[in-house]
Amino acid sequence: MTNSLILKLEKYDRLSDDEKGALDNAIARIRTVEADEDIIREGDRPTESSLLLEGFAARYKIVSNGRRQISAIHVAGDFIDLHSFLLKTMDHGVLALTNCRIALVPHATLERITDEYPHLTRLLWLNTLIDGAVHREWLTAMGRLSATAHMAHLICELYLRLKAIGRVESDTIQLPITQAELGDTLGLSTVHVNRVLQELRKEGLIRFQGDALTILDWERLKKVGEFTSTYLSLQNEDRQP
Amino acid sequence: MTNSLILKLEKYDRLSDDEKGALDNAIARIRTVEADEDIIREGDRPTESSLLLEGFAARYKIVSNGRRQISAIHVAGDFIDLHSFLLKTMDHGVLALTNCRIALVPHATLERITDEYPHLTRLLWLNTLIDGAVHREWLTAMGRLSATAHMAHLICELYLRLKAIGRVESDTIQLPITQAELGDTLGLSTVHVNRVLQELRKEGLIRFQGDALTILDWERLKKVGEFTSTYLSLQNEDRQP
DNA sequence: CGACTGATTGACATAAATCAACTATGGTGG
DNA sequence: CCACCATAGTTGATTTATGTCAATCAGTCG
Repeated sequence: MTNSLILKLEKYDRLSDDEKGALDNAIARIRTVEADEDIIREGDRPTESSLLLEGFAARYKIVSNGRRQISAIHVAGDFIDLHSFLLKTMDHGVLALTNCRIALVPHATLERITDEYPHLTRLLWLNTLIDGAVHREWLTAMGRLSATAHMAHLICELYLRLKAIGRVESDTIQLPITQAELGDTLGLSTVHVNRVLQELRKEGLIRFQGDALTILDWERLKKVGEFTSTYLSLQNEDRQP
Repeated sequence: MTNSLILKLEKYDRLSDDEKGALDNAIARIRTVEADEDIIREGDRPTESSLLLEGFAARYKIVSNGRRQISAIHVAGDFIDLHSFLLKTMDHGVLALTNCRIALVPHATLERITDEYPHLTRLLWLNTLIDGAVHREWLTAMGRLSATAHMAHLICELYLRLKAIGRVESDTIQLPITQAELGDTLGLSTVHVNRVLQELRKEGLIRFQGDALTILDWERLKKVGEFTSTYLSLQNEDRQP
């Protein structure tokens, strides 16, 4: 198995052999988590950071009356809680939406890397900055778009992120996320999620049966969701961290 | 004038003399921006990052029909766009809410620092991670709290952040932000912001006349806003980056 | 003194939540 | 093997929070 961490970071910039060497034994162990289990809980102070190898996971917070808000959805290849390396205490939990396979990178290793490999450090930092960019985009969609537009926006994002890791086949992604979880992501009720999805279906923008979500009209879906992909930093263009 | 960058980072962890030396000439120049002017525009590719020395600023995005969403409010001492060092292209604009004085740190200097001072680098990284934590908290408040609770939450946050930089006097902060801007922050209409503020006033939680906002009942305000301050990382507790 | 900008108010419209079924689906244990 | 049960999706009726529209008011600046 190629080291997923190397794959992940090479998306941002070329790595030297030396850097690759440093990453080669960064992964201390592999862990699996069942669907609907917590990967990390709010308040935890992990000593390792989790790189998601397989599956879907979501960061979430719970507010008083038990309502839940999902603040990020993670797919294979995402470094879920790299921020815990410096933030120390988790300000949110991470839930496995499906069965997950996770590679663990000890914080001690990350510290060694930051001590010795500045360029690699910048790439790791960049990784967390992209998370921040996604948060801002979600904030904007949540605050200023209609429920339907927000849903379209989320679908566009997930589609492109899954495409970037080769998980698109004939315009279709596997999205093993319930409507209740989508509601917690968009800040909507389950019932309204259902209606919004029906609207997108009726408009001929998507098909969504079981876990299979097919994009029927990408251009129009993007337009409805007011989606532009730049914030995802999917192409490593003219960046030399 | 003491170097504000040193002050800022010392909040997170002790700095060595060597590190302080490195920061001493990090600030290349000072810039002032008038209220309601853009400090940076979406799409810009700045070659310097902005440290806000004085004033209030807001990060924002515009969506189609001209509606605006503010994704962060910054106060004196905040490193507004440190992330542009690695993200390169601004995914949002930054607006001066008041007249602002800004210190500029060239990206080239940041690169040198990251090459030579790993501990300092981790502190800068941490600074951007806290921004991310605030984004997540806002996302939760936006998605799952009522307008009133959300407003209370924001007030609690701004109060504590201003307190941390010594800008609280007899439970009062100067908050030079219009109700329209508050609406863009919370994802509400101006009219509703007005009503929500009146409710908080009627409940005896705050006084808010002109720019002066006084906390009348901190405990109850926190409770209404479901506010806990941990995400702000205001006390450098047991963190040794 | 206008002419702004920002705050406030009231009447009304609407998006989304809530409540309460009901249906479909898949897994499991008797 | 199939009845049962749980989970997820769907629907309709109704309520509620918040938005919109349109004035009015208050302070401030030139």
